[in-house]
Amino acid sequence: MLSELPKKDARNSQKAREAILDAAERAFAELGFGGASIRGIARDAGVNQAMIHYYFQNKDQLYDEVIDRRAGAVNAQRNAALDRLFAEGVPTLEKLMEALLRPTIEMGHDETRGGSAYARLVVSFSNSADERSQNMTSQHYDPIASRSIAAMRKVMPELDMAAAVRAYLYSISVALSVMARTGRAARLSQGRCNDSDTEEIVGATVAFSCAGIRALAMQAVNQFDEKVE
Amino acid sequence: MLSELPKKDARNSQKAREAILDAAERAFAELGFGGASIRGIARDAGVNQAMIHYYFQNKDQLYDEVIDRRAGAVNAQRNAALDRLFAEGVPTLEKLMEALLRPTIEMGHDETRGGSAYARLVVSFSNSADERSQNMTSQHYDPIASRSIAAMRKVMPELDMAAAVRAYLYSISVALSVMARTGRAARLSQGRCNDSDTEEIVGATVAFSCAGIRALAMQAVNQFDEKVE
DNA sequence: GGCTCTATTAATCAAACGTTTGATAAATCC
DNA sequence: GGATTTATCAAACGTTTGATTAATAGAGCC
Repeated sequence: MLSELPKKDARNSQKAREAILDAAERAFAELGFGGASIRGIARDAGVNQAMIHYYFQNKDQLYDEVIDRRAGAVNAQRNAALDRLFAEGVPTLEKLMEALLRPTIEMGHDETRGGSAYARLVVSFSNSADERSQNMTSQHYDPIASRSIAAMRKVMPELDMAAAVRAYLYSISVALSVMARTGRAARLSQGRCNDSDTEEIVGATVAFSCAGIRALAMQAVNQFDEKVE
Repeated sequence: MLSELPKKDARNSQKAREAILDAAERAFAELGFGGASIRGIARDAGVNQAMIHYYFQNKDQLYDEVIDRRAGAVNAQRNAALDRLFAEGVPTLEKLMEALLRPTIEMGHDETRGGSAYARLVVSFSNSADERSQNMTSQHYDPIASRSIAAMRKVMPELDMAAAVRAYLYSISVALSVMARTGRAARLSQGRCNDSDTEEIVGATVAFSCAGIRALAMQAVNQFDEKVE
């Protein structure tokens, strides 16, 4: 008899922590930092309100841990892919961009594990200029961004620093927008544009980005020519 | 003698309305819908708190009017540019994309009139999946999107519907991200990437998008070939 | 079986929230 | 010039917010 009720031991405490993070992720994604409420998150996670302050001291730190959890996982994948790729010489631009964009896009399409909520969260703070968002971006994403930009310049030496940074940011913004999956593509195409076929989207995003990057590289070369002629 | 104080007549009331909209735009952009407060907006606008409910019934309607004001202006520009362009035959892809992206990017770079705050607001709600954001996007931006997509297919008949929708959404996401101007480009390039030279950015964005779109078109053609062979 | 540490609870706090109210000036109308 | 409309204000409404507290229940150790 007795309890299928939640136990009070340490094993359960990890469950509670994860449940809080999951609920917070959904809330922050849908309502923003200011719009999400600790009470709502607690209710959604099925825990007492005070537990959130017990595990995470305050709302700010909760927000930070939500982002850290996912950013750590994706960036580990991207770093590993870069290691693998450059271990056997200099890759093609296509291989490089797929290595950078695939983990991002796949996380956004992982509906079962809550990745799509996080996707919308990233899009939101990575395009915001308030201090909290800027901190999140620079802390969690600037390191991999710098490494990626350096990698792009190895693959395409014609890219000067400014063009490479632009190329990276443009590509990432495309990947993030397809991550967010707002359903707008389906609406605008009357259902003909499927935004949930991951492979199709990775293919389209990589093709779009690589062509765009090559165009930026040519622009850079042409500008240089103008100056010397 | 007496008052340099604000007058209570109708001429001043328009000033108050505009001041509220400007302050609300900044607040919504920085803090999100939930994070922005009527009190803060009133303080920032220099008006009594109740005035906001007097001119705009509630927070939701204020939000809507903030977006409507700017979206109306930009989309009028884009529609006019499309009219002009197609009046003299079918334009090049470059001309078309510049017509679509320039008004957007220029508004985001108009620091003096508050356009850059609106830019961040658009990026945020256009990538969100909550009901309020979806409504804003579909009401204010779906019509011009549909017209733009149709225009792209006239210029590049190889684009099927799905590819054209993707091409449009990818291009817009790039333009929006450069609009948002978070300062990240400067940070990642140690200042070598200037994100405030409007002409340079329009040029880079158009070049990147057009190359990407042509790549998507080629993908579509190749997939068709695979099916028939 | 008592002790200690971790996990959890309900109750409570001051502050801030969006919204409404009633009063009052000034401008407009007839 | 009296009536009406528009614009503005300070104050208050009830609710919700993030955070803290003191009490307690269970697990693991000796």
